[in-house]
Amino acid sequence: MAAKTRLSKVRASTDTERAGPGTATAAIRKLRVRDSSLHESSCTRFVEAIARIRILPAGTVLVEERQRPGESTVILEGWAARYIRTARNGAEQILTLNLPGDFIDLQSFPLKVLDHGVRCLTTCRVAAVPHQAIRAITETDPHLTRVLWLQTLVDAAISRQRLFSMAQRTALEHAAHLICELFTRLRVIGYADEYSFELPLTQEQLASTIGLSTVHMNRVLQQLRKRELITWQRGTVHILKWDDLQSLASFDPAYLSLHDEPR
Amino acid sequence: MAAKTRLSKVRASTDTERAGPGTATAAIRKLRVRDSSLHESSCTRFVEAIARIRILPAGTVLVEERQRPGESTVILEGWAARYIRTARNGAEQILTLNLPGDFIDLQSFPLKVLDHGVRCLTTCRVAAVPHQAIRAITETDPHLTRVLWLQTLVDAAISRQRLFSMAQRTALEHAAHLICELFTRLRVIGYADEYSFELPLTQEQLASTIGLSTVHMNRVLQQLRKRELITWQRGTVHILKWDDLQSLASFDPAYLSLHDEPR
DNA sequence: CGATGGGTTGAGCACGATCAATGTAGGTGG
DNA sequence: CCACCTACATTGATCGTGCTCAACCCATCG
Repeated sequence: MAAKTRLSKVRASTDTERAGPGTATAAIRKLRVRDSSLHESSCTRFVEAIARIRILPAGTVLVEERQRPGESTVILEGWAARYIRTARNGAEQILTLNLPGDFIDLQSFPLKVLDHGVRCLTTCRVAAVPHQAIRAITETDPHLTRVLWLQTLVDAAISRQRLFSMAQRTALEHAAHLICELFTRLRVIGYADEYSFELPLTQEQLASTIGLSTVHMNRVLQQLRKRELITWQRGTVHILKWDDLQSLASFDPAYLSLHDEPR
Repeated sequence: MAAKTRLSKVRASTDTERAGPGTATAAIRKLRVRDSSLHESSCTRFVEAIARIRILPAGTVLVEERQRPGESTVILEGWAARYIRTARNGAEQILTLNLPGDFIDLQSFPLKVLDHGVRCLTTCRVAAVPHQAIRAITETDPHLTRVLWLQTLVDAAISRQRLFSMAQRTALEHAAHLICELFTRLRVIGYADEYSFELPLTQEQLASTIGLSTVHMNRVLQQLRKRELITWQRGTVHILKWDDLQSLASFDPAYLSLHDEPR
């Protein structure tokens, strides 16, 4: 299984390593997809801003709620999630899922204090970027700054879509939409095959993302399988009927700002 | 009623006027609240970026979905809302409410294409800021750029909170939370009295914001009144028991980033 | 082998949707 | 000044999606 391979490769690497070429591939790809006119030197500057790389086991809290981190984190490998803890039972509501290449808490640079936490959902290889370095970028590289700004806004757009899903889509449609979105985002960074991708989450985590109970999440997934829209076995999702899935979800990838454009 | 006064004052002004001192008070206040160290010259630069001011009647669409605006808009007076139109019946789901001082579609500057529309909910006095001018700011004024970036992220934080409300709070709690949030945001820009503020929306618009049916929204409001938490008469909301309302909603204003801090 | 974490199934319940009427206040024209 | 109209608020009745609780299954792993 590809997931296994990847993770073991990850584990094989040293626990702390120097940033080097290739380590931030997905992140650079994410920048370039949205603005290929971004100068090579800006990409280099971005990579050079990385202070250190760490491997973190699943479940690790990257940023605690209310914390005041002095650095932001780029996921190089693995999945993470932003969450808010609920007042009553302390359960975690997942706000957004974060994939390799995501500059997860870049937001903490302007915000200073975060209103939510970030947790690794799988083993993660992450790079730390000191706020000092980001600040320096804003002072000297307006173009890269705008692209980074853009990234945080795509994140916001994803939240808005989820908001819309919660309010207007049925559980089935919402689930279909999430799958469409994940597939599309993964494909951009080269993590999806023709019509399949690895989904290293439990149904419980998925439920928490969509805002469903675990039980109902399970039933919704059964529906998607019964309708022969997807299969999901051993951590891999296969999309059987992309068009039908997309139209069920009324998924339109425009909000992901995937078009290349001078920013 | 103060609302009436304000609106008639608005109507009395000319239809298109030059930007001048005092016209962007709320917007400047919003900048300064979060970073009082922002230099005077940056505020001036911000005001100078305003190209023209217009008065728009309630219902006007400021930005159409999928549009590619060449300028962004600051609300000087009035309420607006971001929305996404639903696929099935074409109804509008309100994503966020926007108040005086909000740089509503600043996001369209990095994003280029918006995934949602913006509509005036009341008569609005709005200022247009050409993207060209914003770009110039990013090239020459890193500090102001960071504060503008921050603004868009506060917007995102508000969406995240709404997302959380949808998933985890009951309709009653969600409504209470929205009232707490609006009160807090309005107070910052000087639009709320001790414990009251003008809410120039219909129950239907409120329902669309929270994602409820109009009927249920009405019942929820009745609950809030029956519990003697608020009153809402002739467009003015009075908060009777702030502490109780806040704890019912588990409202914590941290996500609004209202603390003053060098950014 | 039992323990554990995920996935699956069933039964009953509740929050909030929907449909349909009715109430009420402001605004307009005869 | 009243009759009417319109927009918004309110009420009642019924229905359905998704929650909760509780049990059971199954694979993996120590």
